[in-house]
Amino acid sequence: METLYVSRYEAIGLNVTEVRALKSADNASLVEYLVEAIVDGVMEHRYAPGQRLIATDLAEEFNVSRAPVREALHVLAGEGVVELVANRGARIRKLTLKERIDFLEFTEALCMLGVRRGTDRIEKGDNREKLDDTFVEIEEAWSRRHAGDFVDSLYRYHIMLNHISGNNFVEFFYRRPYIRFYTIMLADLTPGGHWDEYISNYREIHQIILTGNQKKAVERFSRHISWVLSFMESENVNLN
Amino acid sequence: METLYVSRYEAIGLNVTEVRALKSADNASLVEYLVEAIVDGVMEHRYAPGQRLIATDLAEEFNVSRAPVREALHVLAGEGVVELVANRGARIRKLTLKERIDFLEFTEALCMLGVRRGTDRIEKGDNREKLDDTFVEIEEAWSRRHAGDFVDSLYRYHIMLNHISGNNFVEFFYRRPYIRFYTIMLADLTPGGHWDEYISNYREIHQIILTGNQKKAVERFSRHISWVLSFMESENVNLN
DNA sequence: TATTACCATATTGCATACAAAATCATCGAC
DNA sequence: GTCGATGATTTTGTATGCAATATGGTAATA
Repeated sequence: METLYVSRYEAIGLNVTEVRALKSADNASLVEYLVEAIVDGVMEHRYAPGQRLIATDLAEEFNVSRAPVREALHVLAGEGVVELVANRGARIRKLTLKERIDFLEFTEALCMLGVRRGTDRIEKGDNREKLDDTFVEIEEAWSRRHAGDFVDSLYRYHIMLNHISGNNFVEFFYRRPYIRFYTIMLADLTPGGHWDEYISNYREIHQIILTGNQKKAVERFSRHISWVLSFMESENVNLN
Repeated sequence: METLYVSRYEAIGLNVTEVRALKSADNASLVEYLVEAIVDGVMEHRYAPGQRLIATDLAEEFNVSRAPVREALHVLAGEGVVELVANRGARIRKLTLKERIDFLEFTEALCMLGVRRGTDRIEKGDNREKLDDTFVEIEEAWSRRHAGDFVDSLYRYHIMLNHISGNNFVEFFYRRPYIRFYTIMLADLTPGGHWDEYISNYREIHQIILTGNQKKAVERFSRHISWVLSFMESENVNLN
């Protein structure tokens, strides 16, 4: 039964084992594979923001026909990762500074839910250990001053916190391609010395979460958000 | 130049004028049109949750080929409005009670950002009047006990608040098909007498927002979220 | 030189074609 | 009657084809 899929997948250069793994993993179709591949391409800076994506070329690159490529491009357009204009094809979206700042505000606001619910459940299972491990990765990336890894580990911290909180929608949301896309674009924000205060805030908040004191955690995170909003506001002055 | 599109659109029964309006409005392709049409179908309860969507049938219904239908279905699958399993086609997604509750938590948490930022900007332009008008619609729908209209007006209140707050990402997010889809599904929640307290909370919060007192608004909304979480928690006991 | 008109080429949008896979009804064994 | 096998039918996934449209370059004009 599995082997029947091979004919469709080997066109893109996957061998039988890989195809089986792919299929059993998530029942992925070529389209899902292409969506992943294109997003990965952006993550790895192989496709630059603003760059045009030509269906024919992608089809050739992945050794498939234009049909699944077009379907994938439509998915990504719905996601806001590419911009799709009728009869003019697709481009990787270019995010303005304003868009990236708005997104940062958005995720910070969302993280509050994780803080609220997460503190309630931090005692259960190995939640405390898992969350703490992820925070270590943040600290580690920060000590290396690696913007990409820093943003990435923060992203995983948020996911972990919301996973602990037990709200599946938040997790579903965080894993969407456009969230990954927006998140990676935050790495270019580099708002100078502000990150110093940013991570110091998170360090405090993380410690409070570990104690399981919801009231204190919410209060501290609320102050953090106010701070984010205020410095964003000032940062924003000289921009569109 | 415009007329050249006609041949593509008249297949789905649109006349030249309609096509021109459509095109000039948002440069929509057939796919975008189909996405809208299918989402509308769900909103109008023509397609029920769990119902299978057969590409061939949809193509016939809209008088187009399967290619754009499939592209639209992939967009909707990415959105989480339909469920797409390889070789098994698409179904309108069925949301569990848990999923709907998680979503409600999610939007409430998000609304906090609007409350925070909105109070800052409530004085500008005709923000106060527009927000108040939307709240009147909530009250009106509530007085008629019309679940659909109630949820819909609440949705528009959230959008309005976030529009005032000036965060474009939140607005972009709220207008996504899957958010509309999830929101409409909230109408079936009908958590008994709880809505009474829910709207009474919002009435208070709305009044505080109008005064522009950010600190008080945030504090009051924070209490509201705690209340939502707590009653959700108890409501949740006997369910998956 | 700068600007426009024009044509060749590239690319898109949608339709169609066909093999692979799932679904469904029928039948037979128990 | 229930269960499982078998084959016809339906439906999917992808490839290909073709007309509509955009793009880019060249030549003609001012």
